Amino acid sequence: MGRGKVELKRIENPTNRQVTFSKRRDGLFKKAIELSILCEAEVALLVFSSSGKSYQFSSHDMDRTIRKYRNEKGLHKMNSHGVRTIEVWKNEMDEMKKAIDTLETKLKHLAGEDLSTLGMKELKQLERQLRMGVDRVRSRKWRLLSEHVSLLKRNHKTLQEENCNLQKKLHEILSEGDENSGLDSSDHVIQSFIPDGQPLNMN
Amino acid sequence: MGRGKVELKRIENPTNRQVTFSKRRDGLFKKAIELSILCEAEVALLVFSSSGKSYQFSSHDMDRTIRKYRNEKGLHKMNSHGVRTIEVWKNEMDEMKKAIDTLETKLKHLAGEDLSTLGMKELKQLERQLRMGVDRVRSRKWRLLSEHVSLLKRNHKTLQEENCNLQKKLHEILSEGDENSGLDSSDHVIQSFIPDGQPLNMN
DNA sequence: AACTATTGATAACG
DNA sequence: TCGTTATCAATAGTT
Repeated sequence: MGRGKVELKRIENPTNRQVTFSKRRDGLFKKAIELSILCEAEVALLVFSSSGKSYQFSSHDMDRTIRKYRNEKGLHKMNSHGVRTIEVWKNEMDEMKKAIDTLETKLKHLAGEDLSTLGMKELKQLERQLRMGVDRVRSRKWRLLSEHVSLLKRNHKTLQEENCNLQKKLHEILSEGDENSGLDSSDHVIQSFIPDGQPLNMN
Repeated sequence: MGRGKVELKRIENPTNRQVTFSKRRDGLFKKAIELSILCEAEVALLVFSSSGKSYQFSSHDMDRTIRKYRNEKGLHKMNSHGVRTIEVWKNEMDEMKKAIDTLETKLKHLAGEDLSTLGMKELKQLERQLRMGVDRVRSRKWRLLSEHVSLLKRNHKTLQEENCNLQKKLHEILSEGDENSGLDSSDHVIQSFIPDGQPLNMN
């Protein structure tokens, strides 16, 4: 629904993905609410964005609905805050450890380390990914640079104008000084206007 | 969507309500799936019809998602199981979470995403790292290729030698055959030696 | 369950 | 993030 169909796969562009997430999330919650009201259904909806933010809706009471689900699945045994909680935590920790391992491996590969387990296919893909990364970093650098240049240009223009004004004033004062000799023009402190910009280290 | 708008209130006609429930339920689940895939979100959806039937979807793992929800809500009111131990675990988990965050950020940066927080200095370093990665991956590819080539050469040499031997034998037999005519040389099965090497997919 | 006339959702763009 | 709009998708009412 929109201008052009869309494939059912992860949206690669992160900005796009985020925008789509917001819109579709809203749509989904709206639909969930409508279903619960129109058809007097009991609905619970949990959503976590990839960045970890959480959104939820429940037509009745979240815990009740979850309990209902657990009963339905017959997994009622490991519920509220019993000894089982420790097990749950352990599982979670294990999951996180695994996640860390995976991430570290990926990082190493991207750094060109531990490549011995990879085949030619993986290596090619890796190289493609790295090249893409380089391209993106470069274009970002280029953008930063452009912005800085335009900032400099703007400042330059401002300085020029200021300069003009100061010169005019100086001339006025000097011509007055011709009539009022005794005034030393070098006592005039000339303040130049310097707009501030973020410093950009180019090294 | 449909012929005529519909008020957001319980549909009175039970048949109608049931039909609408089916249709909208399907739609809702479809949307939930799409959201999870398109935006790599973690989604859990529980629906109970007014007649009590249950329907559910979770993009990852229902229990994990529910756990996540509970954490989010701050339901850590674990009873006294040795507060110290729990806090230690909690710290450990927090550290792991941080570690995961850091790793994910690094990965994103290496993929050229989320660069807006980086300054020129970091971008330069990033580019250097990526280039190094590319170089290493390339040299690994090159090594794989070289090894494969030398393997092929060795095999080739072996085959040549084998070929030589076979030819010699063939000659001997043929010259014997001149004296012992009646023997058909085509009955000799010539086995060529084929050393095995790992297949190397070059695509 | 199928069919469509309509309304609703949303992808792309500004 | 917000608004607009062209398009595609969902579905209400009907057969």
